[in-house]
Amino acid sequence: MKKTKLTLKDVAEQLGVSTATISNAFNRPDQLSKAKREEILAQCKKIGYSGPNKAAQILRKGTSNIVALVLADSISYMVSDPVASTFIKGVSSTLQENGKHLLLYAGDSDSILDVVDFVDGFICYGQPRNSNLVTELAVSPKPVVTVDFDIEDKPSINIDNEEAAYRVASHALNEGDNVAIFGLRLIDSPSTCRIYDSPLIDVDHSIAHRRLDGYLRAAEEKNITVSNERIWHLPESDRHFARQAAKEVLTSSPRPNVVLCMSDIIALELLHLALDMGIKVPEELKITGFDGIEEAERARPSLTTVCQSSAGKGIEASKALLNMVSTKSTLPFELRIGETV
Amino acid sequence: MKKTKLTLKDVAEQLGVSTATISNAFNRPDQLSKAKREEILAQCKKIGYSGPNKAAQILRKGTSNIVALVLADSISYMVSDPVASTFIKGVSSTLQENGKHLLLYAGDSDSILDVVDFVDGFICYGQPRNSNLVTELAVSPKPVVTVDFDIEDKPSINIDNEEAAYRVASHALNEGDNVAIFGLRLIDSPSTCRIYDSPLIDVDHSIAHRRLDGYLRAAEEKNITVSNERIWHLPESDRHFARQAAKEVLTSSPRPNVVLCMSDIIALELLHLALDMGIKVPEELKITGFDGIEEAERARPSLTTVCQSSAGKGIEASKALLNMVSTKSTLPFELRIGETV
DNA sequence: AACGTTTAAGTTAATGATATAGTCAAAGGG
DNA sequence: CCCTTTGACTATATCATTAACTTAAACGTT
Repeated sequence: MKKTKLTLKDVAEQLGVSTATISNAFNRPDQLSKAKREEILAQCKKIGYSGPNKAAQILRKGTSNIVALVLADSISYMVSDPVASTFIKGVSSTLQENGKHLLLYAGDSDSILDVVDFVDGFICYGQPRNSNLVTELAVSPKPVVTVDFDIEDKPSINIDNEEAAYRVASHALNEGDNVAIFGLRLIDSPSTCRIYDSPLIDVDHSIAHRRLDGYLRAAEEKNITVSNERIWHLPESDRHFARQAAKEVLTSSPRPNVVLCMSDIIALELLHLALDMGIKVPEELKITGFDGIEEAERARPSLTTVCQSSAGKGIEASKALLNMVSTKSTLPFELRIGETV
Repeated sequence: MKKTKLTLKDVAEQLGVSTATISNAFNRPDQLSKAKREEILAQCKKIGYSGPNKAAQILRKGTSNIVALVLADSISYMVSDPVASTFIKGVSSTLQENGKHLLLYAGDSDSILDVVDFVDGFICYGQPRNSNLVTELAVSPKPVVTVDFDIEDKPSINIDNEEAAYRVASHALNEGDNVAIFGLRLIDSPSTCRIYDSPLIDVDHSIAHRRLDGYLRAAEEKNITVSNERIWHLPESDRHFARQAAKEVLTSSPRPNVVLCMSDIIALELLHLALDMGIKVPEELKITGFDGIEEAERARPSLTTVCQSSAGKGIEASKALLNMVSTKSTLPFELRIGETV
């Protein structure tokens, strides 16, 4: 870049003008004559000065063009999960179009304090496990946009999870009445288990609970009761957790003929295990997913699920942050009828 | 965080000590008495001062704990590619362990100038399409570690691509002699095509060309000639590009009985298309991949490929950057014999 | 009490830029 | 000819902190 680091001051001295003029040449063209500006820029190029130091700009201007993406789970997990990574795509492309940089911030950190001073804002994807983070975001002096969960008074991007879950469940429950549910993060446990009487976490805000509400409303409407022994908790939308739950549910007796899954990943794992065990889908077992990932469409039989645009969420969240619109926005979803019901 | 933004100065005035003392209380415990330090910290907590402003620290200290990960392709692409995203995992977990933040930087930007002033260093994954970026990285005042390509005098993390390609090709060419190659980024074209007489790009540095060298060495050793009409160029390791190349190669005449692929993703797409067309693998067609992704192992028939640890690369690259070791390091690879040869 | 040595705390001057208020000359209007 | 306006640029304060220095007190020794 530069051998001996040049500063605005050095340049100003060399060119015999004030530092303000150099600064203006780079940032506020209207503050000096065109001729002078071009002369200055040409000279800067010649002596190898590539423009004002960004670190100093951040301090002085109070903005950095850096947006922190706070991920509910670890970065590792989010990058490989198809839904989350599609979301990240949407965010990154939108930010890039607007000249912003993307800082990935793991949700398992316990504080935003070490970045809040210099980032321009936060996009928070999913509810962080660490509630301290939520508290901090709630009072952050920098703009915050949440996705798939809410913080009071902050703009958020969501679909109507309750309604979506209700719709897909209603469809499935036309064909079966013995129901199990594969839920995500319903209770506070690091491993797969049935919820029994464990207290549900954070009932109001989490999308998982909105979906559960939707499922149960559909069941109730059809006079089907779902006991807590029939509701599984999975700590993450992960193939391995799903496999264990799938084993349990498929060997339980009486075996359910409908399983409502809160993500496509876990629905597909159940589907595969069922087929391996020789269980006919959808004849003996109906399965619904959630998300609408590509793999769900390619599967045979294809998965009945709720499609939502993860990339769209990323784009909307970014736009919301950049324009600082302060409204909650609810994106559309779509029921995709596949062959598993 | 704080209603009216408190500064070191405000706090110092309130507590009746100098700003330096407050600063020392936070950063250099040895510079003041234990009692005073604890009193100061307690007071700060009480009045809601959460520590020195990071933006000011970045300017003053010249370090930010932010590491930029420069991705050869767009962020969007890298996040969904299993090899690249595994690499990102390795990087992010290592950085996090060391208290560093991760800034994703798209390789299709044309300059690192807007971050070079404040990041602590760069990890560059794959050769950026934009050669200006490479030039800038080469003279960057901040440390740079490259992965899967080289910049003179900068530490780099690689496997021996030539040897790995040679090994997998040798294995495959024991069983077949009519060879086609699916290469990545061999020439400067945005779409899938055979290379014919197009000039190869950047022969010395790119891993694709090292691999091509290895393939050709193995062929030569067995007196098999591979004409340029039998070498496909794919602009990216992407299923759709692969599909097109696969169609071309499987309908070409005479049809090759060995296809050497520079990534598992494209090898798997070829495999699936071949099976769909009723071509027997490996009897009529042998396929080799590169990378060793999980899906390659799960496929039926399972893919013969070269395993390299993408996560390991990420970890090594991060460590190299953090310790600023300035040596090139070559990681091991492993031939995984599958059922496709 | 004079002396050298720690230790603790305060002062000052960077760090690299930008916004604001201000200077100064030329131009224009009456 | 005086007064205001405009354009082009400059001086200075500010941003929040830290490194390097300085000062002051404390302490044991002779």
